[in-house]
Amino acid sequence: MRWTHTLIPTLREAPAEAEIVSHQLLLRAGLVRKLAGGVYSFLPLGLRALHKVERIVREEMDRAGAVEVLLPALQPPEIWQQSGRYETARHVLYKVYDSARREWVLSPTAEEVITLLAAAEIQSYRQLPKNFYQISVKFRDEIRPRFGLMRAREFIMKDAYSFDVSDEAAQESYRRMYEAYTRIFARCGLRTFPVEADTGVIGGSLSHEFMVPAETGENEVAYCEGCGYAANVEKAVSAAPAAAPETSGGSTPAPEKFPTPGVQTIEDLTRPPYGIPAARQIKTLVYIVESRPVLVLLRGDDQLNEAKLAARLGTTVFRPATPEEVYATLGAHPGSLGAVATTLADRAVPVWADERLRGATDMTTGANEDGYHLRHVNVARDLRVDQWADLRTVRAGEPCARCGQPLRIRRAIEVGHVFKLGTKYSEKLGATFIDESGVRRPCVMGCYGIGVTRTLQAVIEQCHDADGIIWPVSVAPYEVCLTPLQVAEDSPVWRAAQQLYAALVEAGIEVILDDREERPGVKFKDADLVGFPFRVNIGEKSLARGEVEIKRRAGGLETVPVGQAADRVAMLVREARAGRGGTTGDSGRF
RNA sequence: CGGAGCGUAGCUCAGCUUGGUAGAGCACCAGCUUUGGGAGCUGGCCGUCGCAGGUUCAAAUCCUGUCGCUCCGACCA
Repeated sequence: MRWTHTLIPTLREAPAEAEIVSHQLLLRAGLVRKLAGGVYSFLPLGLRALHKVERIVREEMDRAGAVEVLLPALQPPEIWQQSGRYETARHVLYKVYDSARREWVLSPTAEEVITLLAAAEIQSYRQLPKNFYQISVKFRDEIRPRFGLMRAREFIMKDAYSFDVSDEAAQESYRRMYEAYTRIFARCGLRTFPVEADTGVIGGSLSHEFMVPAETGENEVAYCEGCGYAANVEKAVSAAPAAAPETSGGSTPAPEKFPTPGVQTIEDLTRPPYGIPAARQIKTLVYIVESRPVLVLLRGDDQLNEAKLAARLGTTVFRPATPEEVYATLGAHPGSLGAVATTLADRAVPVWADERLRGATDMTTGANEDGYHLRHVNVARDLRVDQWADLRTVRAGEPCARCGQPLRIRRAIEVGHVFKLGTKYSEKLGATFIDESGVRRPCVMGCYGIGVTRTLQAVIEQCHDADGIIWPVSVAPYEVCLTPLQVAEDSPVWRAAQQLYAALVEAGIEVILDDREERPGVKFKDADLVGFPFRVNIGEKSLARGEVEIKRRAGGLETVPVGQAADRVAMLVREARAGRGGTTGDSGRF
């Protein structure tokens, strides 16, 4: 390809709209252009890199035994109602209307379609297992599109769905996908780490996310360097001490009401004249769960983890109560709330409490009377708790639940997610089969996603320097950039470049020839910005010595005789292709 | 959905406070010079100042509304 033939609109300066480096480089290198917030056009180079990622995904999915299909993006809302997700996923569903005013849903994912397909086409255990995948455009009405391709309204996802006869068989399908994902990201030149994950609105029993460590990531991962434990903080647990230590010595006196005028927060009570440490307070939250109030109790210095709460409640349809709703529920306003049995009286509100409160004594909590709190509260004796659960968010430094070493927390980008779904969808949508003994049973499912466009940007986020992108060979838009410093038809430099170009194309190398009439500095800067793994400089001076330069974007320069240049470059490219993709990934642990 | 900031040339931005009819750098076009890390000189092109309404003799500038973009938040009572 000649540079002037394609379109590579590089930018010297980063557009103001781009905050993070990978987003800036996507735009500066001329890979994508924004049409609207969270909606992007792929330009020729961006599309080539995207196709490379897709090809790796296809090869590994095929190798793992999945078969490719293509499912509709335009879906009838009825199937979403059938699965129950028309409601639970309503905030991400784009809805469109045809000329007959009929509603359609733009697919954010395809469990419904594929499960209905399996329901229609799979009848016998003899047809199982099956694993279907597709690579297609997905639509999500994101609350807040961000960071270019990272969180977009329209994006490309690889989604796969496995159907098995039993839980054990489904476990094997899950394992195969897990391994395929590990290979896919490694081949893309990414260092990724599988971490335990929450299953969210998708549902299911077991789940891992594949994370790329990055300060700009939207997820937090808790991990242990001692034993290798790693989990999304939405899911992570620790061995934090279960109860605050006793401060009053022996047995605690009965709860005592005391005035706390103006106190609104945990922090207010930690200050004089009260001086009550947050760890000795009980935080009382009121949530509206499917239109009914629920109390959630935590230690004052702990944070509620809504993902854990959702998992325990079995629904994502909940929100914090408004101050008016709080008053209607407890007869007091936020700041004076509590769950001491005597102050709840006959109020029929379920109380959930975090495990860390179990057995705590001499605690302070609101009295359900504005401007008053209770001290000397003994959790086991005084509180009315209906459900105990792990509801808190772990914090860095807490001991690992497995080995006791301190947990660390790092931000990361989620590029892949695997779920063991069980029979949630197959039961609702009728994906059943007849087993060996003639019994009809629901298929046991798994689903597996890779954000293909996000993966591409994650590669840039991880592989760049001050000059631009440093593409791993496996996903580079072109493997080699030929940079002749003269392009006059009759110049020896141009003739040598053309010969080298022809020889490399003949050798099956993906090469772009910078045939622009630009000064050397401009060509070098652009090639570095776009990030081609290899650049061959052909200049008058070195050519006069019969030599050209081969420069690696990742670092390294060698001079070779012009006659050997094609063979040498082809060899270097093949070596790089055979490697893991350009960066050396350490494996296994976060 | 709440909060904040920003919309002026393809890109980065100035001008707005104090109203007087639009600028710089880069990019682009032409010419000359230059030619190994984003060249120099000369000339040129490019704008309904996001949109709509209002105030005014006069609006990029002041007011109102609206749309868009970006960031923060949308657990911590």
